[in-house]
Amino acid sequence: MGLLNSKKPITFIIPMPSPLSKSAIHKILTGLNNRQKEAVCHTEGPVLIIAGAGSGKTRTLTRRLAYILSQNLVVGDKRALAITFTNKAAEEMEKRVTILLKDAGISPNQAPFIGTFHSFGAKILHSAADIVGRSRNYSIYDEEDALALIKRIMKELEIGGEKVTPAAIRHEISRLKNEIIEPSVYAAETSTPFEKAAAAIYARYEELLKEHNAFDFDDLIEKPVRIFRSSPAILARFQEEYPYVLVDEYQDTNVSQYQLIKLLAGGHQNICVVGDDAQSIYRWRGADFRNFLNFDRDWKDTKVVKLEQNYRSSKNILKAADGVISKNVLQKKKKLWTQNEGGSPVFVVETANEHEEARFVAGRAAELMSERGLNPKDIAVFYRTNAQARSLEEAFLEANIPYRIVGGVKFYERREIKDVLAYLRLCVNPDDRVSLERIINVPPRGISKERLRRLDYNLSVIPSLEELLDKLKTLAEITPATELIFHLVKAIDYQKYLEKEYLNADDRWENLMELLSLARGFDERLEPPRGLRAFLESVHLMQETDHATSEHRRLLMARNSETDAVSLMTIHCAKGLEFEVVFVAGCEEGLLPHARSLLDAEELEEERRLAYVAITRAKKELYLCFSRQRLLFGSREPAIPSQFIYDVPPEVTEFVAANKYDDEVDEDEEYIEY
DNA sequence: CACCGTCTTATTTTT
DNA sequence: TAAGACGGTG
Ligand SMILES: Nc1ncnc2c1ncn2[C@@H]1O[C@H](COP(=O)(O)OP(=O)(O)OP(=O)(O)O)[C@@H](O)[C@H]1O
Repeated sequence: MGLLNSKKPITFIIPMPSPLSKSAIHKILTGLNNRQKEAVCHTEGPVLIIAGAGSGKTRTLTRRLAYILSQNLVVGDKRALAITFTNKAAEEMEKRVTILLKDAGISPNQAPFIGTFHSFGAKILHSAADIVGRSRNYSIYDEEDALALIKRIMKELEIGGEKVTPAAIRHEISRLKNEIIEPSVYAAETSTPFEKAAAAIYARYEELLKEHNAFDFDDLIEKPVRIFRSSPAILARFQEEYPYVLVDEYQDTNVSQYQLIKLLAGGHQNICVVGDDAQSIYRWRGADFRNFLNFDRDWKDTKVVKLEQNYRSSKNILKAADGVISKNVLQKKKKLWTQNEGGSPVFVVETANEHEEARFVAGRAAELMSERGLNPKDIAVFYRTNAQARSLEEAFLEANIPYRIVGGVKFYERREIKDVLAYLRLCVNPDDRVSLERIINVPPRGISKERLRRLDYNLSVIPSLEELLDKLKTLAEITPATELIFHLVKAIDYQKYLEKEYLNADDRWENLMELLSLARGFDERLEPPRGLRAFLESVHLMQETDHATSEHRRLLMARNSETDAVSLMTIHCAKGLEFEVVFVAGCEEGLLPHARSLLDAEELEEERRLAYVAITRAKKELYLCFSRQRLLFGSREPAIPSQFIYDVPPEVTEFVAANKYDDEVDEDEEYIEY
């Protein structure tokens, strides 16, 4: 996201210099209340917008960005910076700002950088990777790559055991990077055997990443912070380049992100953050909403703006949300009111098992569409874990209702995609041994990973591969990515490999074709070696299933708006979105407060915030569903309703017993006891 | 070194 | 359930 619009102000070209007409500014400010306007126009100095769900935080931030651009505050080769939480949100903001400016008849001097922390970090590393011992051809390791590297190190160091699993180590390393603790510092303060093991692995891991000319995901933020700290000149350059900084969803920033912002905006102090501590749901990833609540301690003379009017939801939905969130101790209480009508009651739905639940959801969705004329895209179904998607998906298929699963298995994480990408990465970055290990036997070449390691990655025993890689490297310099992929796929006879290896070879081949069409977009804009590089980087930063980088926004936007479908996603994925009707599936103990959170009070509070986020996505109608039984990794387990359901004030709920589907509702059920 | 069967163990959540 | 780890065989 945003990575490419650095070279591509295209999105924002409106052929006309911009005299600042009053009406233009008026246009940018219409549809805002006074508090919101205040936040938009207070462009200089630190601003904190703290507000509950649906109060227009994102809208305000978007307008603020448009306003800053319209004021000609960003001139020369400077740019405004807007950090969003997901690529999807960046896409949305870019779209909105473009429209706002276009309507106001303004053409900004420079396109803003709108993207996630990670894409911004990658951008910094683009010009400063050498400070941390990488070249600009660096690879970005995803979770799987990082894990592969850790496994290798554990074998090498002969570390392992009961608690010392690769996943646990990975998590620990991630935590350390998020908190900007380097290996030596960590090593000095370890006590438990696990920590000692982690310290040794961490040190080696960093060493190897560097050797491989690679960064993992956490590095994309942690390393820039290190660079900023160690090189004032580079920091100054970036401070100057980005004189205005805006951050959305600030409550979910971790230490390294917080530090990055602190450094970046530390000079000019033109920093505006928005957030809601009640919606902080990424603690497990190192986020700490105290960063957010302490904002005005870190920044002198912060202007604090509180928004209290909710424009999204009905009164009943807000009451439900308030009932749930008010039980949290660790929070800043906020007022939230709405002029919207009371609306439908919040439906609490009981079903026999997850299939019945799914059938109920699909059935009701169909009704809403046929009887009330809702579009599929106005409806969303949320769940706590990805595993729950399956039964829902089956029901939607059966009912023949268009749906789409947002998130889930990411496009670029598919095997076939990763295989090809590994080859491509090797072309750009020959030191990338994780990629080499990955493709050494794709297709089978009779050399195991172990053997490759013993050979110290010397490929002379497989001249054919060596030749192929050399050829590809040469080609990469002069031919577009698309052609390179073509050549590769042919050379290794990948289609045949897929057919041999997988039952769904056709689907996988299709995915590859999709990858090709993604690559084509880059080829069209950039000359050979750069097109491939940009393509690789963007594909690794792009985490969503069906969203792409700015290169393909137009293409995908067209596709997305055509697919009018019910959205199925995890609650985490739903953050920041809104729908007319929301179903929350699996509101059960052990699932919505997830079993793993029950032991720890703070974790439980996070689950509650998760429930709050889910509830507050709904505009008009909300269904909280629970089943009596659920299939839990293999076996059928009895389930009881989520404690959060009991926190919804009874006067706004209506109980629906849907366990005997097609039958009439059982009004006499003992709903309060469940 | 590849293949196969068996066993295990994990399932939050994502950039 | 279902993917991965492990161990034994050819
Ligand atoms: N002043 C306003 N007048 C009318 N509608 C508004 C106003 N401000 C915001 N809205 C609408 O309210 C809804 C919520 O806005 P927005 O998504 O910006 O809120 P938010 O605070 O970011 O929400 P959340 O934190 O829950 O994601 C949107 O549909 C937006 O268009």
